[in-house]
Amino acid sequence: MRDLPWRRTRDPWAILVAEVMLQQTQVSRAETAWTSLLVDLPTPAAAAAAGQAELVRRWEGLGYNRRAVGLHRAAVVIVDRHRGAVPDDLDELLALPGVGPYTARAVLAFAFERDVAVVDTNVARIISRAVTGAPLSAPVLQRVADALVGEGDGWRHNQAMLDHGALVCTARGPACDGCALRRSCAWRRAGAENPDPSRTTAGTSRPQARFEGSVRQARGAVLDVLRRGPAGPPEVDRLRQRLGVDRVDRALATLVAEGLIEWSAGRMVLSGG
DNA sequence: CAGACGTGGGG
DNA sequence: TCCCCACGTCT
Repeated sequence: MRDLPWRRTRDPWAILVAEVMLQQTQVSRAETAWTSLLVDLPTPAAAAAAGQAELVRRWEGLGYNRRAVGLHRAAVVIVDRHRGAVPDDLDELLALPGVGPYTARAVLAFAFERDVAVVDTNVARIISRAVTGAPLSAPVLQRVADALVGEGDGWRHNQAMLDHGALVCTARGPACDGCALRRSCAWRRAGAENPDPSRTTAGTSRPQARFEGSVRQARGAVLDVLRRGPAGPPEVDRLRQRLGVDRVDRALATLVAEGLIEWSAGRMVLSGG
């Protein structure tokens, strides 16, 4: 099993932060930010009090900055409605902003050692290949995955599944030769020349629009500037020259709409600072 | 529900 | 240089 820092704790807040960071972000880029955030903001109360802008600043290098907004809002809800303690109930976790089926179950399994299946794209791939050999819908996938968790074994089982998907049963070029499931794998028994069932299974990643020239790129550039301080008209003009007026203005509009940034005394700033 | 949402690494 | 890849949640 990989030695990852968040695997050495059972602290629910530390695990919630790790799992939100790991949404759409590889392990290598999350480690430093996770360690540093928990040193300074070791509880939901500390994160709530620090303000949203502080969370967004700490999100540098992780991408999908809305997650920082969600995490701050989640911290506020945890303080206001759960006495500062991350809830250990599936529905309460799902009610937190930015927490979906994957993250909620990851907190249950890794912080509270509950026997639920954590289903991310890696696990979806393993199950559709090795267990059913056929594509699955999200609800069926979750049921099949839950049935594989042995009693009292949720923590270990889920960590093993995540590692196996990330390191062995990979999307392309799976390492079937050294795989522990090779004898029973449904896909392999059917003959690996058969279409890969994980390709059309719910929850596996899909291609996305080109990044170069996108609004997303401009959003990232805007936040890069604002993390370093407020941006007056000269800084905004510089961005417009570099990335195009239309694109920057759309980026600003969507960032304002999502509550990441705002105008304050004629300058753009991170919201909640 | 298809599309939006960032970043860094590798070929 | 560029293009492709990985990675969940929300609307």
